[in-house]
Amino acid sequence: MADLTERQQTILLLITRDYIDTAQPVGSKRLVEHYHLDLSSATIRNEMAALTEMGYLRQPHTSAGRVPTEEGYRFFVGQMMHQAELPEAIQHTISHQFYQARADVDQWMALAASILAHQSQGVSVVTAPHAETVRFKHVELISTQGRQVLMVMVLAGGEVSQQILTLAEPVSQERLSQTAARLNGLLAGLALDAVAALPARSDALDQDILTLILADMRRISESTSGQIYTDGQTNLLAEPEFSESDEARRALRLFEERSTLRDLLARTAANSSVGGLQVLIGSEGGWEELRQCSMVLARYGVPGLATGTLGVLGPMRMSYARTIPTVRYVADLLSDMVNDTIGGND
Amino acid sequence: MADLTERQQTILLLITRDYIDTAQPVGSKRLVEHYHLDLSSATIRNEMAALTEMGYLRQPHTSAGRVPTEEGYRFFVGQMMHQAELPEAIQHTISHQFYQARADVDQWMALAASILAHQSQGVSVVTAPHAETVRFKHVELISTQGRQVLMVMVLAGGEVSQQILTLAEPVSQERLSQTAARLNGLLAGLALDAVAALPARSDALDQDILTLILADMRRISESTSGQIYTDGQTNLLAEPEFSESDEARRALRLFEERSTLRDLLARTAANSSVGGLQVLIGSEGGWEELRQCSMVLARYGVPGLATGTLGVLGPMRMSYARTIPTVRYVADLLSDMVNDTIGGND
DNA sequence: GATTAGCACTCACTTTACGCGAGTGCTAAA
DNA sequence: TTTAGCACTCGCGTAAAGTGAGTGCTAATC
Repeated sequence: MADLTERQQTILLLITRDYIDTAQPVGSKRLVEHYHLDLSSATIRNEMAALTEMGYLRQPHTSAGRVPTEEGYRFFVGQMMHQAELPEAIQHTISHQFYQARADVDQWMALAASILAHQSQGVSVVTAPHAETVRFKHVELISTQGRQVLMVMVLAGGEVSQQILTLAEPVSQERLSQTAARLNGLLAGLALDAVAALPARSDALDQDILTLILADMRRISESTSGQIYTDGQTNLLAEPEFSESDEARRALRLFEERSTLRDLLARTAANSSVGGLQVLIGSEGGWEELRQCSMVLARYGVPGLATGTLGVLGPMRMSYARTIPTVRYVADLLSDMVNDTIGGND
Repeated sequence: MADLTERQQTILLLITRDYIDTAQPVGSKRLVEHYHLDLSSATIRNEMAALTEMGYLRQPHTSAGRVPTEEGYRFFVGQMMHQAELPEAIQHTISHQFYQARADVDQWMALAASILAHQSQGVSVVTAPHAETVRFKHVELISTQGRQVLMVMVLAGGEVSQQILTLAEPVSQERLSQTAARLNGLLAGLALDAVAALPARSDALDQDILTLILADMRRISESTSGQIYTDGQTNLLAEPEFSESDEARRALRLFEERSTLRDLLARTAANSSVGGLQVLIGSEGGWEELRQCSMVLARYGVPGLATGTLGVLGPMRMSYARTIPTVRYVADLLSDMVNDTIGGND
């Protein structure tokens, strides 16, 4: 991968930008005319041949223009990463929407997914914040019918888990409330292993509930992420390179199957930190189904307390110039919201 | 729509079944050979001409076999409605899966959606149970950081709402708990309008929270359904009639936009009752985007307390024989679960 | 040495033509 | 009422020919 001359860089960037806009292979003539370069098409052709030789461009077929290779996109994204900033007007629109939904925690992720999908015209994915180390905060026991009890448990970091418990025998709401109060006092702020290390309770009901709480905390702890939200799946179908063939269908299938999606996010986001941004182009992610796609991913949240992943999947020729700053901006916003509301110690 | 002779009915049903299986227009010859009818193809042709005349069949073009019209499908479904029963083996598989997930309330709907999508090879949709009249059950206030409070409200029917409240000034967890306890005593079992009719509280914090509770109850009351879950979107793309053209994309877009989907479900499910089953074929639903599709919908839950909608969207030639009993079975199962866990009076 | 005009060449895409065959509707005989 | 026979229709697949955008190379020019 030899160094590129100034002119080669310009040409590569122009071709990439043009191809992203038009989805058509870019020819030498078009390049000269549209961007009024002070060169002839023949010169451009020579440079394009060089860029092709170096692996930044390729020809779909002999008599066609050039298209960026993965390497070409990578160069393009590398250039863009630093400069790209979201227009202020859009920033305002987005933050306004979040402001409106600030009260409804469950809406945050869906809203983020919606915004990302619309702005990027790709498929968005957002995971709810999830704590690396689960820490108990609060439990509530609500009698419903007979021996059935609805348990609502809140964890530090804001995760809420609802469970239906079936007790051995009916218990009054009053006793349930007392048990909940005792457990809240006992468990407040404890991490999973601290809860596990507690001695058995003398009260049978307390012990039963404690066991269930422990099991539930363990379940949550073992999951790699919070609930997953996606949006904009149909956007991918609108892209010309996917309209035919079932390439898009296979990619979407990956996103639909939550367990694989979770796996994908866990694997790729593991080595990125909050604030950082990761762009996976084509085969870079290692998923066969996504070799025609790119992903822009970011982690958000409060490290050590609760973090999540969000990002966009699009065709390899997605509008990085629009997607990258949007992902970054939304990640920052969500981080702030997580921090403001559940981030504090208490 | 004249009456059909026995023989015409048989032919119509066979053609419909064959077309559902093969996605190919059915010719007279094929019909005779595959189903060893004791008739010649010429006779069949005459009958097919009659059925076409009556509007049950149509020809995609002159030299092609016959395909059912909407009316044809409607007749087919009418015949099937009564007899169709889900094979016991499948019943067991499904109920087993639900049994495994019985504790996790938030998993029910996702599981139902997954099962429906897999069984029917269509796009499934499930709404969380939603009460027609919201009734207060329980509230919990959890201090998080500074003036931020996480409010978890449980409604009769099991709906849980999380909200972030921002108070005018910081309040201790202790005071929050006391307020919650007072409000729980005061509001237990009250419907929205009863809560609205309450006199103002003397305690300022109590009053503030009460106002917020009221607003939240109103918000929930005004929404036409609980959260919506879907699955199997890619199934639609696999269908041959959708592989080309963006017909499928437009239909999926409808499902992706939650507000329109909510609208669609509210409109179509309004006039059906729990236990009943509704099959909307083609343009019957009144949605232009779905004129090539059919929907099988059912309501589930406990009437008067909490109900939801579930169903499947598929191509018009979807496997009704498989979808209808599955939808019915899953609806019944969910109804049972809702009834068992949150259905009781308390 | 870099740039450019000129030109032959390649090859996907479109259009046109045409044969094939499945399927039909009609008629006349059984 | 059913059926054999037959002419007819028309979508579909294949082949052939034409079109044109775009290239790479060579030789002239700056």
